[in-house]
Amino acid sequence: MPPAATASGARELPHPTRAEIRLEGVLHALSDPVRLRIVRDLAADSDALFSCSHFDLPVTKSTTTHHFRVLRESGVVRQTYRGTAKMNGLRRGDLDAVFPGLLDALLAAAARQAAVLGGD
Amino acid sequence: MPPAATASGARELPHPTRAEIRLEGVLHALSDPVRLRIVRDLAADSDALFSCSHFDLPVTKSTTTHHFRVLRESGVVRQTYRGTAKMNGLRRGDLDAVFPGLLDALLAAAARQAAVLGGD
DNA sequence: GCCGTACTACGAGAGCTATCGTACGAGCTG
DNA sequence: CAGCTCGTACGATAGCTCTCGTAGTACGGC
Repeated sequence: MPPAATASGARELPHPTRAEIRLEGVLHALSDPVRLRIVRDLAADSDALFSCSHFDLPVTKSTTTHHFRVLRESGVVRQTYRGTAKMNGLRRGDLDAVFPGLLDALLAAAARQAAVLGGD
Repeated sequence: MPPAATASGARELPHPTRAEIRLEGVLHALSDPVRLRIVRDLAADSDALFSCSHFDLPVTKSTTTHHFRVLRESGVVRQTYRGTAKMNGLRRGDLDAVFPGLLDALLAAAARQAAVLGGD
């Protein structure tokens, strides 16, 4: 019995503001291989939004939900409902504003490691 | 009764090679506030070596040992014995070689957050 | 040779995390 | 409306992590 979130037709999800984004939280979010891969996929098409099910992850749906929540609560991604699907977008603008250059450096590092390890 | 580590006069500690350094490990190491602070202090004087006891951390010696081990095993710092003291140095060259620009971006982000939050 | 200092090892507890399975709600599609 | 798909909530479990205290080891100085 949720009091007042069903009427709008678009359930709202809590996101941290720019000021609430913590470096430790971002690093922790990205220190998990599954989440790092999600972020890399999102960054490949930065303007696009992808549903959770678009990603082919080696975990179950429950675990996927968990990882997306960690990413959202750390301020890395923004999630919005679109019908039954939940669309995910990288918060590149916010991250660049709070930590200029960090996201690019992280993505470059991840790409470099993926290349060395033979990952995609 | 350690078989053969006492004779050299300088006990050796295991460190990951450049190729063994993993981005996830580095991010995980830096996602702890205590360790992030250690790295910031080390980076402030990048050429210098500091003993573990040089840092004024809000945890006990046991916990300090633990944190330095995490930093060493993730490849962020290099530890060498010098008498009874264990000297710690940032592995800036190795990190820059494996993930160019990452360390600077991380340090800049940490400095920015510390400034905003009023930390030193 | 003995003591103090610096760090480690071990044990231990509280809390978080990643993972899963099952059951459920929200919204299309027929 | 019925059913399907997408995602959530909850419970459970195993493993890790951060923290500590105590006991122990290595080294330098007296």
